This record gives sequence, C-alpha cells and structure tokens, in this order.
Amino acid sequence: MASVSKENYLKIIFYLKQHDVKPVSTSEIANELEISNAATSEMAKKLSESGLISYKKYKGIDLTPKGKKVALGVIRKHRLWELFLANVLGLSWAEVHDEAEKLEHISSEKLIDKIDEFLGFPEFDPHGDPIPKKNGKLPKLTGLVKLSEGKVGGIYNVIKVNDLDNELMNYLTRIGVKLYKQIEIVEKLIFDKSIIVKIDNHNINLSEKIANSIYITQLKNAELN
Amino acid sequence: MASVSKENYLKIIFYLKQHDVKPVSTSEIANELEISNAATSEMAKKLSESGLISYKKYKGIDLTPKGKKVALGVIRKHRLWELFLANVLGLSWAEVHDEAEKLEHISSEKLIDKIDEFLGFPEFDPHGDPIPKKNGKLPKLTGLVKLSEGKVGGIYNVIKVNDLDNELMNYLTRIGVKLYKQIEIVEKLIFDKSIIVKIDNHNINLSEKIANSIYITQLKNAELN
DNA sequence: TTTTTATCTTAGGCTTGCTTAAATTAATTA
DNA sequence: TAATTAATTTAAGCAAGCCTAAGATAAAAA
Ligand SMILES: [Mn+2]
Ligand SMILES: [Mn+2]
Ligand SMILES: [Mn+2]
Ligand SMILES: [Mn+2]
Repeated sequence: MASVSKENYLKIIFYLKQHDVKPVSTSEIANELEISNAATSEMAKKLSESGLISYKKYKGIDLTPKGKKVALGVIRKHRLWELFLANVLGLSWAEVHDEAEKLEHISSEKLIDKIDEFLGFPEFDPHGDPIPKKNGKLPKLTGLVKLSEGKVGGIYNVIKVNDLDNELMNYLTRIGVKLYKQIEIVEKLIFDKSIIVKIDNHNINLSEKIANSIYITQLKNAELN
Repeated sequence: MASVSKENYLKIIFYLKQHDVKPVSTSEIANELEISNAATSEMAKKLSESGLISYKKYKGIDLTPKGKKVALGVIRKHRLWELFLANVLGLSWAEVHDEAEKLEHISSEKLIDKIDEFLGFPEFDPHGDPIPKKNGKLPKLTGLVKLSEGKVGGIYNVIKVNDLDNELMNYLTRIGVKLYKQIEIVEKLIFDKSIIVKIDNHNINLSEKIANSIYITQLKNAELN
C-alpha cells in the first residue's frame, strides 16, 4: 500500500490531469501540495519505479492505469467520508473536507464499502463532486459551467462548489448558497469581474474568485416558468 | 499535537500503569510496541522534554497529568470509534480494533464528540472496556476477575474480553461467547490449566490463555435461582 | 542560430522514528 | 563487599520526506 504522501501525490496528479491533456509538470504538483519542486522531482522518481506514474525527466508525469486506480480509490474514500460526516454525523460542508483529507488514507476497503452501503451507494459528495464507484467508474457531471461564465438574466442551479476553503464554504452557507439552489444572474460588472446574483429574492455581489468557485447548470426553459 | 508514535507510547504507558504502582520501564514499553529498547529510551527523553512523562534515567517512566490527559483522549477516540464501527456500520468486534488503532490518531475532538453524541454517550466499547468521558473520567468496572480465576460450579457473566487478537475474537464468536453472556464453569483441569465451561448448554474446553482473556463477574445468588 | 531566462533536477542536509552494537548502570549472586 | 549478570542508555547508521542551493536542460527572445 502506498504511503500517505504517495497517495496525495497520485490524487493531485489525477486532479491536475482532468482539465489538461498534457503531462503534469513537477512544479504544478509542487505548487498544489505546497512543497518544493525538488521534493516533487524525487518523488516522481520513486512513483515511477513503483509503476504508479510514467515519468521522463523534464517531460512531465502521467498516471499509469495502476496509479489511476490508487488515485480513484483515495478520492472514493475522501468523498464517501465527506458525505458520511455531513449526513450521518451532522458536520457542516465546511468541516468535512479537512477530516476526510486524513480519513482517506487510513480506512480499509471493507470499511469504505460499509459506508458506501450505509449511505445507499450515493453518487455525489456534499460539494457536488462525483463519488467513484467501487469498480472505479466516476459518475458524470455534464453541462457544468462556472457561475462566472453564466449569462445575465439566466437562472441556474448550483451543482458543485469548490471545497478547498473553509471560509468560502461558511460564507456561501451564510448567504444561502447550497447544492441545487436556484440562482439568477442579475448583472455582471466589467470593472472587477464581480457578479450580482439573486438568491432567495436577495441581490448579492460575488467577487470573481467566488464566482469561479461555484459551478452551475442552466435550467431548461421548460423548468423555468 | 503529539505525533502518532508519541500518542501510542503514551497510551501504552497508561495501560501498563493500570495494574502496577511502580514506574513503567522502557523495556516493558518496547516489548508492548514491538520496537527496540533503544528507541524507547530515546523517545522517553523526548516525551520528558515535552512534559508528557516524568523520567529519570534507569528509573522508569510515569505519565504527568498532561500526558495522562493525552493518553485518555486517545483511548476515548479508540473506543468510541470501535463502538461506532460495530454498532453503526456493522463491523464485527474482531474487526474494529485494527481500524480504531488508526482512527484514534486522526479524528478531531469535534468529530469524536459528534460520534459520542450519536451513540448516546455510551459507557463501554464492544469488548467491554470503559470509554473515557469528555472530561477524562473513566467509568468503573468493579468485581471483575479472569475466567481462569472463577470457581467450579460458579455461573458468571462475560463482562470484558481482550481485544488484541482477531483470531481469538472470531473463535469466541464461533463458540457463542459475547458480552453479558452467561457461562458456567464445569471443571478445571490441573494438567494444562484449561477449563471446561458450559455455554448455551454445550460444554467446551478453553485453554489457559483463552481463559485469561475473558473477564467475568459472578452473578448474585438472587439472580441465580 | 545564439543568448538569455525559466523550468526542472541533483546534491547535500535536516528531522522523525526506527535499527544493531557498544558502553554504562543497576541488580543479583557469590 | 566484590564479581557477575541483566537492564538500560548511548552511539552510529538507515529510510522517508522534506528543505535550500547549485547545476542542467528546455523554452523564449534576440
Ligand atoms: Mn474534499
Ligand atoms: Mn490526503
Ligand atoms: Mn481496541
Ligand atoms: Mn494507535
């Protein structure tokens, strides 16, 4: 079994690979994990020797099928724990990520499958991210765009939220943003790329950074009236 | 916060201290943790510098109040997790110890308190061990003796079982031994110190080692009739 | 194409927690 | 009490994962 560090490297590589076709560079990983490039280069050598990534010096990194399997296993644990902590034990969606970041590395396959079963084999975690199935399949999220990319006048559903910052999560809770909530885009300011949205009949201004952390789908016209 | 290693040292010192008044020797700890005496001596120095134990070279170790608090915190986490895994997620009492051995080091105070609340502030774990309260108080177990110390003809209740060996737990399950189960001592063999007990109207022979792993209380005469 | 700059890797070093072997102290036996 | 044995600590070294600084390679600019 891979160490905590190695599992975290593999997980990050998987994330970085999702939006890009090119191999992942060591510095991108270093950035994400907040460690030095040097440490990442060393680790790349080791993960490559274990057959978890393919790595050519100066040419970047890709997960091998074996490495991808490990990464998906860790992500599965992470997201199932998050949902369990939120739905069963009543932690807020702001709190679950940090706990899950540790739990993902220590819980056995068997325990995770019990949790999966207990929750009724759910598809999405408390932030809207898809939960990998036991067989490695990842439920699809289609038609997602960032709130910042929505159109003025459009009415949308919140489908997914960036779960990496506690303060953001707490703020979103405070202003009424949660999964599947309806949001209307009232106005977009060119000046600072902030965006004014209507939530629960209140207007509120969201910064560009916040609007980039919220993912939405447009309601079909039929659903609107 | 103490590292995983340090928490394990403190926990073991606490256990070793329970049955003995003398300071705990480094070799006892080394034995229990299955590491070298040398490693334990080194760690003693460090824990002493952090004020978690009192330690004089060659003279053994005691927990300071601060160290005892940490130890009890870890034990609380361990036992609450065990009960949660058994009662909520349906793992067997043979499986929960190993999972809890890892979970005890990573779960936040807040998470543990949620689990405590979810379980209704229980007093005992799946093996009959008392669960330390949030304030550090440990529920009392009185009148416990080892099954090996019971009297022929006596009828007892199983109150606590040694949780350190999976195989033992599974065997006990197979022969019907569980907490609060009634057991009668039918015969004791001098030859190998084994003991014949009646469980569910079956007679079965238990080795000395097994009989030393089961703790019982005598039923009051009034309860016997 | 050559030079400069940016990116990436290697070298050397540190900490934690472990090991074995040697040295020291305490306990036991004579 | 002195000698022997047992228990404990110190010394030296190793692996994992990190760091900073220096060197090598690739990409961009001239
Ligand atoms: Mn998360
Ligand atoms: Mn992690
Ligand atoms: Mn246990
Ligand atoms: Mn432990």
